[in-house]
Amino acid sequence: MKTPRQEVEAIVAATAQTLYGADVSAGPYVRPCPDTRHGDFQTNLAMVQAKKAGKNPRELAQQIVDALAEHSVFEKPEIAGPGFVNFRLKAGYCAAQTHARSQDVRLGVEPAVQPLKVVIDYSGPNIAKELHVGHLRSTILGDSLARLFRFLGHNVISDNHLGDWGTQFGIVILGYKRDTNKERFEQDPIGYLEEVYVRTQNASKTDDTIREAARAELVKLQAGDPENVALWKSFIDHSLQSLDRTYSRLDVKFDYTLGESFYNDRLPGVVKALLDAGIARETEGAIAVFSDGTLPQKDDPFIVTEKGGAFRDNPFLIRKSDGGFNYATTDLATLQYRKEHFHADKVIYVTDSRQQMHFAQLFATEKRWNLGLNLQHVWFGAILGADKKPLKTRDGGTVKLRALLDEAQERAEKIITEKRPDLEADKRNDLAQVVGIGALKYADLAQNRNLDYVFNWDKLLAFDGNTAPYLINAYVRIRAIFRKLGSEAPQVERLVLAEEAEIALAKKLLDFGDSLTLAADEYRPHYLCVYLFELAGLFHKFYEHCPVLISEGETKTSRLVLCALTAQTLKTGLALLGIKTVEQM
RNA sequence: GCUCCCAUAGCUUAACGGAUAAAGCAACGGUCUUCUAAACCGUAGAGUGUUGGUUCGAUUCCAACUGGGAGCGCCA
Repeated sequence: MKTPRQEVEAIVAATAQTLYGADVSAGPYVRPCPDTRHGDFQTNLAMVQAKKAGKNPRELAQQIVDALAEHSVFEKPEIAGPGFVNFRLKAGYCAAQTHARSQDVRLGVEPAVQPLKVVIDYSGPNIAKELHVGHLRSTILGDSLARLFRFLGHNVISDNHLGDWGTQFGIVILGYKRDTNKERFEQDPIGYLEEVYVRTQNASKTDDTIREAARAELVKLQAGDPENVALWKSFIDHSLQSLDRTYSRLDVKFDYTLGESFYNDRLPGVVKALLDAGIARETEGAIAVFSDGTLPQKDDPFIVTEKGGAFRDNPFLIRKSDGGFNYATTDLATLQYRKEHFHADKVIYVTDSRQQMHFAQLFATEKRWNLGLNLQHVWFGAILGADKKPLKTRDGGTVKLRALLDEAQERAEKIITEKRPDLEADKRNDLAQVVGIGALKYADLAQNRNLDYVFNWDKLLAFDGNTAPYLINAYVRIRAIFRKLGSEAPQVERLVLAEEAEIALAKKLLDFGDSLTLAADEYRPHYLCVYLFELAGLFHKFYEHCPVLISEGETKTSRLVLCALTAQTLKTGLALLGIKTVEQM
């Protein structure tokens, strides 16, 4: 079913066609009023058309209002300010729409008319490195986008593009062979491999024989040496199990885990194809994609402009001079595979901001290669320490994701123990898991992903304001009402909305679909967070002003339905953020 | 040197070219015999880094500048 915004949009668009025909400016015409005192929705069509035609905007606004006349969706529109036309939804329409949504498991959100095959590429850890705070954003942002697109009816494939190949494995294999503490590997494979890597890497800096030995191990691995291949496979197996434990705590799942090594066989073919197509060429022994001059200099990712307007090449290397392949080659092979095997329409990469140049080059290369994919780089800011400097990867100061989750749960449990000493320890533990992990995820998802993130325990776990605990609590309060009632909301023929708080809550409930499309269109789950926070706020207002259980007749049944729909909307919205709810807290 | 990103209240942030720039935290003052006070209500607090430009209208678009961050040929 249509959201009120879509409803008003369609009506205004039709009116614009009638009044202005081909001269009409492009939509969208309708947006929510920033201040509900003015109305629910507004259009600035009159001002835009007045500008085009050189007419008085208020006169055109009057024409529009006359053409709209009476309607079942909204009251008679009003003209305000420089030429806004404001719409206020009819209470009857709101009640009917709310009622309809309360009987729909999808809460009125229609699946996409043209579902797309969307591959979402996120998390992408290295199998020889622990998951750390730097993986948090990619993992939970990607997971949320996957849930969002799936709910909107798209055919989503989530793919964890593991770092399971590359020069580092020569070092890791060498280090592993020289080390005897194999129990440590069994217990904590990734932690162990990371230690071995760092130790061996450091040793190689001062000892050329170690560097040479590591190189020899890599060559053997690449040549298919059985011992090294078996070792490498066991690294992957053990690491995957370890990763899965953390993903499971985060409630993150992948449809596929196709690491870089999966594409090894395709790499020579990719380079050959690009050479044959004249997209890539040889340079200083390597092979790279250069500018073909078709893009404006300013937008060409294959050149760098120098002072005075001169420019130099900024090639996209797809084969190193030693014959080896790199990140770019693998990414191109991956795109080719996703096109051929998944028949992907769209591929979304969720990585940090530093990779913008890489993806600009990758996307431009894909375009010249004519794979016909819609590619999106959903990038996010850095994780910073208290000193506002990026947390470094290998200096021992990195916060491991596992430790972060542990502490989130511990801190949540401490707070729960203070607030609810009456609960059993088991129950507090379960609550701490949902609330602690939820708080951690929400703190990240609720803000604009493009901004840098200052890592701060108190902020991550604050239980005040716009947080997961606040939203979960709103849900819990509603569940408490139904527990006390002893049943779920009754089936009713219609809803009666009289109080201002009831109408405001109902209107917000109808906007759920708008918040989802906005979040999906911009790849920004924080729009959904804002919506849920506002919904929870309006629910609390309703909760204060409109007693449910002690009311009677249609007022009571209507309020119960409102409560039920609010609970379902909160639960569904939180689930799309990857956050669970609880029945009590 | 070049490119990209960021700059809004004491702090963290929001604002889909539009109306008197919106929240949370912190501060101050209220509200639990009434569906869970992890809540609610209220007060105070900014004119959006600077200078110009486009526009009926700019936090939003454009240009230059200042400050911070990131990136810039064989790492991923």
